[in-house]
Amino acid sequence: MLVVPGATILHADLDAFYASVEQRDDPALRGRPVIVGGGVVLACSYEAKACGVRTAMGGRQARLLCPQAVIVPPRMSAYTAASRAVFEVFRSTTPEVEGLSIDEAFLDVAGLHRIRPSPLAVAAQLRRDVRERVGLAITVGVARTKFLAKVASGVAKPDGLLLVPPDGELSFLHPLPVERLWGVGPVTSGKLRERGIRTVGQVARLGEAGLVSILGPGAGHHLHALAHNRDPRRVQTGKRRGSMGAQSALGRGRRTPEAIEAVLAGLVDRVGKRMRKAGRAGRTVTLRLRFDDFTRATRSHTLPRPTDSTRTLLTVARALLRAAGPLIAVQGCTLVGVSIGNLDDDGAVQLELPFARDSGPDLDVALDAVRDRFGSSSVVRGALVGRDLGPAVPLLPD
DNA sequence: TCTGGGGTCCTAGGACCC
DNA sequence: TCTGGGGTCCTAGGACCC
Repeated sequence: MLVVPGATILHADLDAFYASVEQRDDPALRGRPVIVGGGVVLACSYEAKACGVRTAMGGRQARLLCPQAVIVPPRMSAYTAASRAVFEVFRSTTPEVEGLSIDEAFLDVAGLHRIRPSPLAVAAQLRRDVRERVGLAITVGVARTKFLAKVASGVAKPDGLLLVPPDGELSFLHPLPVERLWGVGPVTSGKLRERGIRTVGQVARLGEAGLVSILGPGAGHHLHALAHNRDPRRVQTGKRRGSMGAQSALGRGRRTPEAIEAVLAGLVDRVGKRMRKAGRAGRTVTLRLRFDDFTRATRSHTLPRPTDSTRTLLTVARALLRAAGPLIAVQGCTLVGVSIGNLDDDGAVQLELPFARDSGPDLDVALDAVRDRFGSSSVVRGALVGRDLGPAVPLLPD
């Protein structure tokens, strides 16, 4: 008998995350339309979505569409704390967790089949656990591939659970609009719709060559694979971000070069602090600019060695800004940002792992915990330090 | 409706090396 | 004197995601 790999990948996605945290923390907001953010909509509750309010919409338009909405300023620390609590629930379900953003993750529950009835049951329990332990609604899609699990959670929102059985994948996927494909945004969807292609099934029937001629080789191959539900990517634990940045919109009025440089210095300071706190260092400094007409430009410089020093980063960022001076003089500047890329592990994360003296098994458990958290490929270096152990002893060779 | 702040991945050309 | 193909790194831009 042919063994079909089961649907064991979960995509878990919190519903209207920021707005849900606000409704959780303030009972007066429950059941009412809530908009987080003033100038633009950062997030909105489903009651606000019902009026047509959308993420990234201008605040004025949102108020016109939904005058009864309660507008609250963002509380990033509350969202970060809620996210941590939810990821704790994820990791208590399975160690195979790949975070995608502050409010969503993939979980692979293939290894749990001996101790739990089914991935669907695991997903249902996960939803109950998040509801009980964190007080938030979460939607879970279950499928055989990451891509399909993500599509499933998108279809099941809000507060839903949807499993796509391995023998029903294409019949689920093909009627959906192309915009449901992960990676199809306004530009790609526009190109497809121009040619009358509206559903995933139509994309699949187009054939690879046809798709490549419309979208180019990269996007064409990618989309062709997705439309046929080919997605071999595994759930990857311990991924670390590749860049860290900060940016700030300056509004419409013209700024002097000195004023822009002052904003930039604040941004670099912010990023530098975050890098040092996270124990990361990077080599590529990218200056990001947006002009009066909303076009953008980037300027970057790569250092020979990684650094987390604010002073070094600022020197590079300033030089990039001055080089872009003539551009800014002509086009005006409405946004300035800086991001540090080529992040590597020069500033390794340092943890203290307490365990009983002379207890090798305890140490193994502690190291397993590190690998769970930072990925099985983590290189662990360390030292034994103790009250009466004398000088530090190398734990593992490099 | 004049559009935030944080990221990822891909493409393409040029420099440089073998 | 004229010349290939492959690989890596850097820079810049663009599409997309939440």
